[in-house]
Amino acid sequence: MAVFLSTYVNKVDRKGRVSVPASFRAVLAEQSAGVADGVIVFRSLQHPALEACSERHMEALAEALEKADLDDETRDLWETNVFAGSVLLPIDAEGRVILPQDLAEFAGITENAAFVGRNKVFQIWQPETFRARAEQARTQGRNAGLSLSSLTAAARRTPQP
Amino acid sequence: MAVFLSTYVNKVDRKGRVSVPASFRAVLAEQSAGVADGVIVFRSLQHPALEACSERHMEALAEALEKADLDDETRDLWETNVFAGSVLLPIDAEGRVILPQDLAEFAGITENAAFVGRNKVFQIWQPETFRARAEQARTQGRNAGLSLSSLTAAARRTPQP
DNA sequence: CACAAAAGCCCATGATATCCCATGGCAGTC
DNA sequence: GACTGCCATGGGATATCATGGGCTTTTGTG
Repeated sequence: MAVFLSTYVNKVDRKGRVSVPASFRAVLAEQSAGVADGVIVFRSLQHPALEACSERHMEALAEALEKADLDDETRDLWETNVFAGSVLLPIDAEGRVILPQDLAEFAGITENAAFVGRNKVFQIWQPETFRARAEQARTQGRNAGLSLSSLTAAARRTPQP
Repeated sequence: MAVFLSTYVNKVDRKGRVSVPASFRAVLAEQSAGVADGVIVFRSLQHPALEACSERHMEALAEALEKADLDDETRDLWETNVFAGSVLLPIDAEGRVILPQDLAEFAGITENAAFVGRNKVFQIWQPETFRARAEQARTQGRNAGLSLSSLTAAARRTPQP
């Protein structure tokens, strides 16, 4: 299993701890030489939600940023958004993380948190906010005529290097 | 953990001391044979803020400057701004530094200081000034359609030698 | 040479995160 | 249907970290 899949809603305890779903931890571990000791979390640019990925994924991002041909201002924006805005949350022995207050507030998370698999990354939402968003996404997807066959067709049109 | 990540706001006490975030000290230590005994600080060329890095990184920067293909004026600018304007601040046993008055004034730092991770270096800002900058960076990033995929795509377009 | 200010050093403290162990539910198994 | 694990959840003990204050040493200055 190499991608983050499904949605899980877990409780935030009074200390601010939340369990990262076991299957997500497995994916993180796979990308980090066996043990999932930490996860990178940052604010989504599009939604009132948090994005999360493995350290390795972040390293790849950092590398891409160094190599990318960007003007100074754009690079500065990236570095501010990516590095300054991210946190590395350690995962404890029970598989939990503590969401920093400012990030939890940004996503409106208090009692519960929804972990949403999104392929290479996952998101953390306030469950009710996510439910609304998911419903909207379904409608939009149907209207746009999304289907699995259209996706695989699109993939065939743009072969990978 | 090999990079400076996240943003931390710490207090400046009446003696002018500020704690360097523990995770930043860890990165500095990693680059300096175990112990973080000092940090290089100089004025940012783009912002009303301070740039900081390890001694080792500054040495690498100096080397890069020698090799770089720059005209005399640019080189001169670099040398006056960065090297002449740099200080090596000792880190005390509790992990704090004292910001020299002129540098603190340059960044407008009085009560609090924001330590901003930026991959290989970090910045020190007056927290409110940084908050404004971060917000601007978010907005511009969103408008410019900054996304993880667009970044990795940009990196692919400029392969390294 | 004396004195004041600044810088460095040591220790104290409260808040917070980290570690460790316990419990209960749910699923699959024998 | 009892048993066995995994997994989410909870709570208490301990370590870490940011912060603050006092005291000594250095520095710079009259």
